[in-house]
Amino acid sequence: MGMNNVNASKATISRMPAYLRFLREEFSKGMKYISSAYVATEMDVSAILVRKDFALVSSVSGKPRLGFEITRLIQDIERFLGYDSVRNAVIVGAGGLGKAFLGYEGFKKYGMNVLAAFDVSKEVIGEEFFDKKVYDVKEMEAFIRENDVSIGIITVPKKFAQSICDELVRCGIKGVWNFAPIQLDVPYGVALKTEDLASSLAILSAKIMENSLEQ
Amino acid sequence: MGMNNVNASKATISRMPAYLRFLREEFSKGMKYISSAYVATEMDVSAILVRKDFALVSSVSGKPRLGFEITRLIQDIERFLGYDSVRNAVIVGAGGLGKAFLGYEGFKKYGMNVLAAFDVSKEVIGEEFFDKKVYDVKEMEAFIRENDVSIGIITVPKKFAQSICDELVRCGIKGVWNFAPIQLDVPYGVALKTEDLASSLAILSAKIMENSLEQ
DNA sequence: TAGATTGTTAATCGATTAACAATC
DNA sequence: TAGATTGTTAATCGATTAACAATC
Repeated sequence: MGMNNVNASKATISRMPAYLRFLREEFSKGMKYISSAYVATEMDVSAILVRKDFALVSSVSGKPRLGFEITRLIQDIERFLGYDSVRNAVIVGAGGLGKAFLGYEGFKKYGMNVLAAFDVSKEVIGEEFFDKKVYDVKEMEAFIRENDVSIGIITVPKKFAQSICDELVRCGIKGVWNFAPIQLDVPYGVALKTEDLASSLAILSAKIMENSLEQ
Repeated sequence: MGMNNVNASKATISRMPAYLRFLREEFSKGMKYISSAYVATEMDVSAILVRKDFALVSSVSGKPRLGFEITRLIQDIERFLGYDSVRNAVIVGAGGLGKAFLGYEGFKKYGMNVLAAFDVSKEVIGEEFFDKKVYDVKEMEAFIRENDVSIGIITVPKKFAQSICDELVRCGIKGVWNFAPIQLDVPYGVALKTEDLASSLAILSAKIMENSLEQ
C-alpha cells in the first residue's frame, strides 16, 4: 500500500504532486511524450533535477530523443504518492477552516478521503456541510476505529490543539495534519505535519523586501 | 520598513515565526532570559542552529551563563519579520477558504492586515464576514490603489487563479499568496508564494509510510 | 548519420552540526 | 574559581547542478 521508495528525499517528495498535476494537464491536451527540458521550463526547476526525480519514482527510463511516456509517469507518481490506496481522514474543529476543508473536493485527488468532522460546540454538532456530518468529539474514538481513519486534521483554536492531538493519538491515528499555529508533541511512531501560515508569510514578505531593494 | 537582513536563508526566515511564538509564550510565563539549549529541546532544533539563527537577527549577543534576553529577542525578530510595519492585503475568492481567512484574527499578529475580499458571485458580493466586506472584483483595482494594498491572497478555483493573478499584478500588487493548486506565472519583481496542500500531504503520507515500515 | 535527449558520475552549493576557545 | 553558555571556524551532510558518455 502506498509509497514505494522511502529513500526519496523530502524535497523530491514535495515536488511530486506538482509534477503529477502538470503531467495530467499535458496529457489532457493530447501529449504522449514529454522531455525533462520541457517540464523544467514550464515548472521552474532544472531539467537535471526533473530527470533525477523521475528516475527515482519510475520503473522505466526515458527514451533519448523522445522523452518520457506521460501515462507511465502519471501511473508511477500516483503509485509513489500512494494515491492508489486512499487514506481516510477526519477533521477536528468545524470552524471556518474546518468547514472549508470539508467542502474541498480536491483532497480525494490527493489520496485522502475526508469522512467527517468533530467539534465540541452544540451549534455545529449534527450539521452537515457538503454532505459531510459534524459529530460530537465524544464520538470520535468509535468513529476512528470503525472507519479505519489514519489521518487527523486539526483545525481547532491553538489552546485546544495539543489535547485534541493527544486524543487523536490515543484513538490510534497514524498521522496528524496540524493547522493550529502551535508546535505539537506526538509520540514516536506518529507522523506530524504542521502547516505554519506565519512561516509561509514570512517567506513571502522576505521576497517582497528583496524585490523592493533591487529597484 | 520591514526585514533588515536580506542575507538570512529561506530556512532561517521560515523558523523565525515559530521562535517568536515560543519566546512570547515563555515571556508571558515570567521568563526573562533563555538559553539556546532550552529553546532547542522545546522546539526540536539543535542548539547551535538556534544560536546561529538568533545571531542573524539580533543586534546584541547572548550572555554566557545567562542566555538571551527574551524581550530583546522578541523585538529583534519582530523587526526582522517586518511586524512593526503591517502590510495590507486583500483576499480574492470569498469561498470557504476565503471566508475562513477573513475571520482569522491571527494574520494581524503576523504583520498582515486583511482589509476586504473580492468575488465575482452576486451571492456573496455585499456580504460581510467578521466585519470585513466582500466587494465586486471590478472594484478591486481602485481599492488596491487607494488602500496601499501590497499582498493579494488567491483563494479562487484553480481555473481562475492565473487570470486573477494577472489582474492583481496589473493593480500593482507586490506579492501574491496563492492557495489555488496551480503553478502561477508572475513577472519579475513580483513575489509569489504558493501553498501546496498536496505537497504537504505527500510529506505526511511519506512519514506515515516510513513509520509503518519500521514496526 | 547527426542530433536530441537520456542517465550517471563528479563538482558545487547551501544548510546543519561538531569542535572548541572565549567569557561572564 | 568552576562551570555554563556563548560565538566562531571547520567538518559534514544533503540537495542541486555541471559535465559528459550512452543511445535511440
